[in-house]
Amino acid sequence: MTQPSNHIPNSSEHNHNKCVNEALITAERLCRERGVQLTPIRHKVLTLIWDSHKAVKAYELLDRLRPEQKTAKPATIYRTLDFLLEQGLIHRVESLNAFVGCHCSAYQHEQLLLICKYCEEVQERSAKGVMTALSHEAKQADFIVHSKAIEVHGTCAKCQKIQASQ
Amino acid sequence: MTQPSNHIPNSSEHNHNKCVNEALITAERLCRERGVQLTPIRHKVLTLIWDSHKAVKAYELLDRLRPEQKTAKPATIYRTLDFLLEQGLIHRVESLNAFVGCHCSAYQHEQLLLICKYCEEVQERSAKGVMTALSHEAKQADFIVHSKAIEVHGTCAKCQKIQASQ
DNA sequence: ATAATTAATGTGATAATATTGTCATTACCT
DNA sequence: AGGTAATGACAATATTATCACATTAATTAT
Repeated sequence: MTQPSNHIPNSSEHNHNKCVNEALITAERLCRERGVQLTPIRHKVLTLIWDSHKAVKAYELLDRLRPEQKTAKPATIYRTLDFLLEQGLIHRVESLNAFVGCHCSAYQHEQLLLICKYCEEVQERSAKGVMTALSHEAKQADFIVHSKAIEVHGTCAKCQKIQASQ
Repeated sequence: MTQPSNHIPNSSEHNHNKCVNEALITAERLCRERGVQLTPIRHKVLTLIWDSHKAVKAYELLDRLRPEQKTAKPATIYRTLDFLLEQGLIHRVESLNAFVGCHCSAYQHEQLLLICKYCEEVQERSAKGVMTALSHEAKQADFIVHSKAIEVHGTCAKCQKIQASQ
């Protein structure tokens, strides 16, 4: 198996169906391997999150889950999100209070998120250089790292082009 | 004036009164220079935020403001926080929905926040290496950066020592 | 197989965080 | 005096998140 490349949702060759299928197949495999249950609700929510590369909010998911899960309540969603986060199948975007599918769940790569303020799509980058620099900085501060949230807001390549052409 | 050093709230020589005074004097000067008003409420809220190096929540501030500002409402706090954020006098800690004083308001340094999960104190680091790596990564992705939130959760030096001695 | 255990979900209530809006009043600036 | 900025005094509402307890489903042990 090859290492994951940085994912560019907007690249012209991006086939979203393939993208989603791969993510779900990987999720299914990982859950099987780990002996945890990717139950129907969890599977459905993961699918809803993968519906686009935009970060999606909890209550937005709730609304979209309800048509086929009439009993869904906030707790339903938050529990499901907790599970998906624990399994590394999604990222929480702290600066948006929102969630986005993770491409790299099979790997331990820590990710950097590039968040476009126009199209709202979130791009993951493995960003080894950033992580190395960050580890170095933490070490200097004698700080033991447990988790990182590295979120960059700005304008993605696609939206730059759109703006340039207007 | 010298460049700001990375601030280590837990270092043994840390004198918090001095720390707060410096921050407030800097804030007063900056507001004067910029022609904006550090009104009594804004000054008070900034003082409350600087009360510790922990990130503090909006409604916590509201409770602490009320004894001497009976009329304070959520809008009061959020307006004030907006002002302090705009002026770069505080940071918003995205991953905690909370706020912390900024040491570097006089400089344009972008900061990295080290957040201890035990004592909850937040340490700022200017982290040039991280920022350089991040700019490089963004450039590679053809992404224009507007703002960054770099938040690292873990165990600070002081809490490591406490844990080791138990 | 069945009982016991653990995991997941249903359900209702509530807490915590944040935004918006209006209009009157007060403070500050020129 | 007139204009702008800030606050008071409401209020209302939106958004995000948690908790407790009952019930159901899945897994494990006997």
